[in-house]
Amino acid sequence: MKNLSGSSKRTDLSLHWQKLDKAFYERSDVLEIARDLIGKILVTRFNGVTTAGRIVETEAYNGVTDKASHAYNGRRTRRTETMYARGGLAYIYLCYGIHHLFNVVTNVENIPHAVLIRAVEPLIGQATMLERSGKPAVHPTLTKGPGNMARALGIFTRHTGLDLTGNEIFMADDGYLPDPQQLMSTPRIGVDYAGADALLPYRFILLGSPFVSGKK
DNA sequence: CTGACGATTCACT
DNA sequence: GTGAATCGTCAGC
Repeated sequence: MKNLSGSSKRTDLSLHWQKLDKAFYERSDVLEIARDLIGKILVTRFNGVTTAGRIVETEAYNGVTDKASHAYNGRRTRRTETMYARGGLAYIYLCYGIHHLFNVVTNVENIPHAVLIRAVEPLIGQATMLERSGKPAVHPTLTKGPGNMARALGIFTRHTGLDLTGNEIFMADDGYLPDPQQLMSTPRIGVDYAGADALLPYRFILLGSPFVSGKK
């Protein structure tokens, strides 16, 4: 599907994308879902204002056996309750008192798998993203890293539990396919407390994207 | 009720 | 490389 004829980028994109459905999120292999999400589009639409970006970095959290997961060992609290819902809901929590981290819940009810979306490349609504972030110009730090990304897209903890097949926050496929050579897995970021599980290759990135977090 | 701390980011040395 | 910011959550008393 060829498009991107100059300035009509926005229209072309919204005409051709297809919202990801429940079946996508309810699959049992969270690693596969995390990998498949690379190249998909994350969209927010609040009060008629749309912002969207192409996902370039994700991390899988593999349920009750994963020491890095909030649901490790079946841990079930008010905060993590959403992780135990059926796939396709947003799980958003506050990190370090400042950052709102956006995850998608996967698998069926009572299996608390999730994928953290860590970075996108801005596609739609850059001006809105700049307003929200208080930044003067588009720069990789606008949507690089989970805290920055959520801020630019206007995602807050109050959106936790939202159904991602709805119209406020959703993900979509516009036919873009990442170059398999650029799709890499690495250990996850910031989960040193997880011991051996911190070494698992559960992070997926689009190699070469300036929006992928971490050092160069 | 209390204290410790985090799936981070940024300013500063 | 180091440390501060900042607050909801959670375990423990």
